[in-house]
Amino acid sequence: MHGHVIPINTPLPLSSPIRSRGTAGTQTGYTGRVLAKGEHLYHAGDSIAGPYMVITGALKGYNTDEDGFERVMRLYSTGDVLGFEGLARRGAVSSIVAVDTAKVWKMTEQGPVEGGPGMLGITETILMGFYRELSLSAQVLEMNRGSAQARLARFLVHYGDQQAQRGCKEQEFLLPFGRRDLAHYLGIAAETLSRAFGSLRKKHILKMNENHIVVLDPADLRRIANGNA
Amino acid sequence: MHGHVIPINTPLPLSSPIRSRGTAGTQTGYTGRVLAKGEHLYHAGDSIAGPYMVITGALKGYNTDEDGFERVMRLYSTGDVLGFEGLARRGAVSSIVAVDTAKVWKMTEQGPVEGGPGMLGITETILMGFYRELSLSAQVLEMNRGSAQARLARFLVHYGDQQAQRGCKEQEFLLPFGRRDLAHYLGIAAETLSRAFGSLRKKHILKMNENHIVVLDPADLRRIANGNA
DNA sequence: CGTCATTTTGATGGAGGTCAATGAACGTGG
DNA sequence: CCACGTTCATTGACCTCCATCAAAATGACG
Repeated sequence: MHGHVIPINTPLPLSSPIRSRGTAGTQTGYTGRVLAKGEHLYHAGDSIAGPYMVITGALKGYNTDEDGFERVMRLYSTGDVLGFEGLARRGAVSSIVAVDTAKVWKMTEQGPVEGGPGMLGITETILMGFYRELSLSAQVLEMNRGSAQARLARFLVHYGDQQAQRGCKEQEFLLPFGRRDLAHYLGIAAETLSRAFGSLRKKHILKMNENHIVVLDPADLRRIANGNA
Repeated sequence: MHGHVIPINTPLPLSSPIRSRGTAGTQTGYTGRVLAKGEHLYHAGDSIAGPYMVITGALKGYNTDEDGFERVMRLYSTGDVLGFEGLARRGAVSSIVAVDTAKVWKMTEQGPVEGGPGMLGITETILMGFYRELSLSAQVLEMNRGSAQARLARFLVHYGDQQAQRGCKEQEFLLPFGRRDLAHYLGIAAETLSRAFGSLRKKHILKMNENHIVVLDPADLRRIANGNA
């Protein structure tokens, strides 16, 4: 339907910090895996080998409560890292499923190894990943605050920032997530999310066609994200 | 006001997994610290040395957003461990303040140390702590779901479970947290929390005096916690 | 006893959840 | 190529729940 599509979502360029580790001395390696839409990377409780990095596509992390209802905990996109729980030799915290065709790399640093009396060896990369994961959980909580509009705006701002970090356009992107998943992630109903989109569109803060989103007024978007209606 | 107080909140017995590590070979040690009510253990962004364990009392972890509003991220009680971020040599994620006179132990495993080419030494205890922290963030998110009653019920059920793990009464305890903090933690207004308490009391699911809570109908409490009004 | 903080209770309005209907996009088989 | 079913996004109408404002009640402390 669009005239011609602009390349606003690029695969991961795979630059500095990660690849540079794969040198002599450490047995770091990577194994690629492609998941079709709807395919699971692993389920909650599964024992997993180690962290994965998202190369292309998108995935969601979710948990199912006792009533069978699904709670979206995380949304992963290009460049995100997930699955650190594997290092603790315990079951995965959340289930991970591809919401779009996705390619991931397993980072096969074999997790902790014995490193002395009562000590385990672990790379600094992994440790940083843990830290990022903890910070992220704070962000996710923040998403579940304020009005529906504020939540959506906050998400879009964050997502734009991530886009920038990936070297992509900050104000224009294709959302790889469906409305239902996004709504669950934000802790609101899908219909409410739809209305929030409509409201932002009516205020000329963004325009959109399907999942192709263009932010017209970033300043206003940030203002709304901070709760100042 | 109570006739005579039952010892329902005991200090940590300091049993198996933690103390048993402090043997020859590792330089593990503990440093006690007592905080008055309102005193901070550390602030968000501070560089901290390592994890702490709560021996007695209670603390809250919170973040302040740009509007100056406070968001309660965690509530810590006897036996809980916090401050794992220190290991990554980065600033603390949240600020920690005592909501009641509290005693904590700093676990002075000196954080990561060199353990080989590109490797860092870390104890299994720490790794497990990270894992627990990640699982906890899932729980915290779950707290921000459903009706006010369901949130409160869920909190009480979880708190009772923790009490049991500490070897204390599961159905009777003294809440060390004020209403305001608890409400913020649950993502509801203090007044709504008060009403939720009142509602549970009226249904004879619990009785309470101040912060002394007795669960009369645990089964019903769990039912409500799962959203079945 | 007065002052202050905290909790409880009451009254009101609005945001958003729910149910329902419509519309758009896509695939499948005739 | 079209008819049909399916899935998903949008829009409308209704009504519940909770945030907010306000005030009274309770307790802590000097």
